[in-house]
Amino acid sequence: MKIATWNINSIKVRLPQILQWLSEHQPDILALQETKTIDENFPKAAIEAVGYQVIFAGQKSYNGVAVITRHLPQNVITDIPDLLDPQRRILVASVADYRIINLYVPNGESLLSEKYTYKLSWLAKVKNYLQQQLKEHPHVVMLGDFNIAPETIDVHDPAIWSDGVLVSEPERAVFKEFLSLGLNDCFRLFEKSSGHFSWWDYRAASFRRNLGLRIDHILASESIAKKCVSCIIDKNPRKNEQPSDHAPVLAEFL
DNA sequence: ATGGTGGCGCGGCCA
Repeated sequence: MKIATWNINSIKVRLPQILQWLSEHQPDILALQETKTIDENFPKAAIEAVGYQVIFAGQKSYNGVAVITRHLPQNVITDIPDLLDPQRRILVASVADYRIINLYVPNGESLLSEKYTYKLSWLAKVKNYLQQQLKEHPHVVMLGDFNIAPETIDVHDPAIWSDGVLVSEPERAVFKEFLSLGLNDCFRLFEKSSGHFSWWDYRAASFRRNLGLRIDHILASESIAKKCVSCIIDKNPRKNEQPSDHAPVLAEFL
């Protein structure tokens, strides 16, 4: 079972690259974030034409999540308890034996911003939902753009990235709580060193200089983390013309 | 230190 996540920053612009990537890697599940389109305009037929099914929850211009699958997605959820949120950032579905929780976590803007308050309250509600899902489902995969770099080794320059959004202590504490509840960071099951990133700013030639952050994650509950045999960040699509600013993360489970 | 790029949609917001 191959499961992947990719913040594609517009489904419209990136569709050809997504189809190319699906063809190359043949994942069973691909979770997308920042589709940036309303459901009526989602390119469902183009994805179905290459042998996949797709579910999506979008809005005009911003946010938006989707899950592309080989198998039928069931028990689909777009809104979780106690979170009345017009922003489309969560898409949950059961696919085969797996409970898939696809997240586009708010960026937060700055520590003094209302958006940061929103980010922390949003994460608290997701944590509660995760606890409930772990009780109901034996095989949970929570993945997506977390907009959190969990550790110092997940940032290119810890001095610059010491106390802003994406690295602040409260955000990292929530990430640790996700792990404490029984999830495993699949990438760190294998790679222990620094310098591995999933996002590079479009500006200042950040990708060429590898000035990035690891903020896109695949977290798996214990029973399936044991069956994880690889987890890689595929930097190749970031080298494309008109790339997303994020790279896909791909995990394989036996 | 500031501003650098990109997407949406056509002015300004968001990342």
